[in-house]
Amino acid sequence: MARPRSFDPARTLSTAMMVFWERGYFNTSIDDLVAATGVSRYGLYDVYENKHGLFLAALDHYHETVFRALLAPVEKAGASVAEIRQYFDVVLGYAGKPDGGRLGCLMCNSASEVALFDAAVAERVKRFRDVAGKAFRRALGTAREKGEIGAEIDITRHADFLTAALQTVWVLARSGAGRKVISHHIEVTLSTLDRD
Amino acid sequence: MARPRSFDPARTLSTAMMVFWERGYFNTSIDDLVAATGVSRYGLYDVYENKHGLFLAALDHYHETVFRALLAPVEKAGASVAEIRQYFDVVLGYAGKPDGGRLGCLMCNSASEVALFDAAVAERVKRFRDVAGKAFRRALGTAREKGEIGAEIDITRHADFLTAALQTVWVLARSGAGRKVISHHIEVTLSTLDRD
DNA sequence: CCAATTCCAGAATATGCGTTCTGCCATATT
DNA sequence: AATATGGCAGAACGCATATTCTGGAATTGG
Repeated sequence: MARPRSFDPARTLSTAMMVFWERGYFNTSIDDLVAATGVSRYGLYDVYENKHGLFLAALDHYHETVFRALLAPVEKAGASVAEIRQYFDVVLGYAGKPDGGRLGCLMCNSASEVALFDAAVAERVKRFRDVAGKAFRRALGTAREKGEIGAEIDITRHADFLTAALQTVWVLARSGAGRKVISHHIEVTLSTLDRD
Repeated sequence: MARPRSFDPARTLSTAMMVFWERGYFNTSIDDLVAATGVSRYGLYDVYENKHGLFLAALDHYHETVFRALLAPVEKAGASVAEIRQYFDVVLGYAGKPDGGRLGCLMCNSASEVALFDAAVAERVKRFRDVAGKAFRRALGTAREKGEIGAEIDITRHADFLTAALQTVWVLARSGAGRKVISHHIEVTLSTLDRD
């Protein structure tokens, strides 16, 4: 008994995510979001309450789609060193393009820009890191069982290291570091998994 | 034959740097800067032209004081592995405090937040990385001469790696990662320098 | 102590922002 | 078709922002 929405909330959220991803939180205005999504202020406020709500929804969307899709191979049962390497290779594929990786990672960007002022954002950044860390721990555990990594490797320590190294790749990409610098970083990072 | 300035530009610049460091570029207003420095709009615009000019001056000030002071031991002639370790230890001292390292590094923050939109900022970020990379290359070269590191270490590659790892520590600190995660990252990073 | 000069505090301006409101329109049920 | 419901586009609002302007005060050279 009423007019239905004429925009697709999922598509809108995906577009809004891209805008925040590119421009950051403080540097994005509602007008930017209206222009990019084609959705009216009314629609955005009706669904997401306000700019902050839309941003949090965009962060969650990023986590569930972009991030989890990339991490999926590592989270798979039985994943070990090969999947970790593959993950970093895929990230290099994105981040290493001449201008392709210029967006970096929405979570990493938000960690620097917003988390300090915003507990809800800080919590999402933490969750993002926890999920990545857990996946790496599990994969390293499997690698240990398979005998792929040496006994001198402390799995928790190394999982934290890989999680942080991953963020670094995206930060380098966003700030214009060359492909060479990025691949150097990945090479040395992964070399820590080699058996002596 | 005229009234002299009643504020100290060096002190003002240092305070402005702190404000940008804490709040970021887009989230800092002129009023914030006026309030923090105690200097009038007139004074700020007279000396730095506008907000952007003041920000660039703050970045340069950061490079020449905070950053170079931290890097100095590594840049010293004869510096090698010990100085690199010392550097990371000092950074851990700052970044690892419960709330002490919550500012991160102004250059790293700006790399994510502003560099993408602002060539002048991007150039300063690049210079920051180049200077750090060069210092690490030199120290690794000395380490090689002294026989402290193995022949399998590619100095350029490793210098890029250390430069990136350094940024990571600050990013972790700003976004609320715990001291344990930060020290894990540093331990594994430095373990790549150990002889087999 | 005068005059020229420059600085200062805050008012003024113009724009941009996040958010709310309003008048109209599209739809689904009756 | 009539009507009730709720979506939509854009105007409107109030406040924050970056920058400029202004009236007067402070300081220095003469």
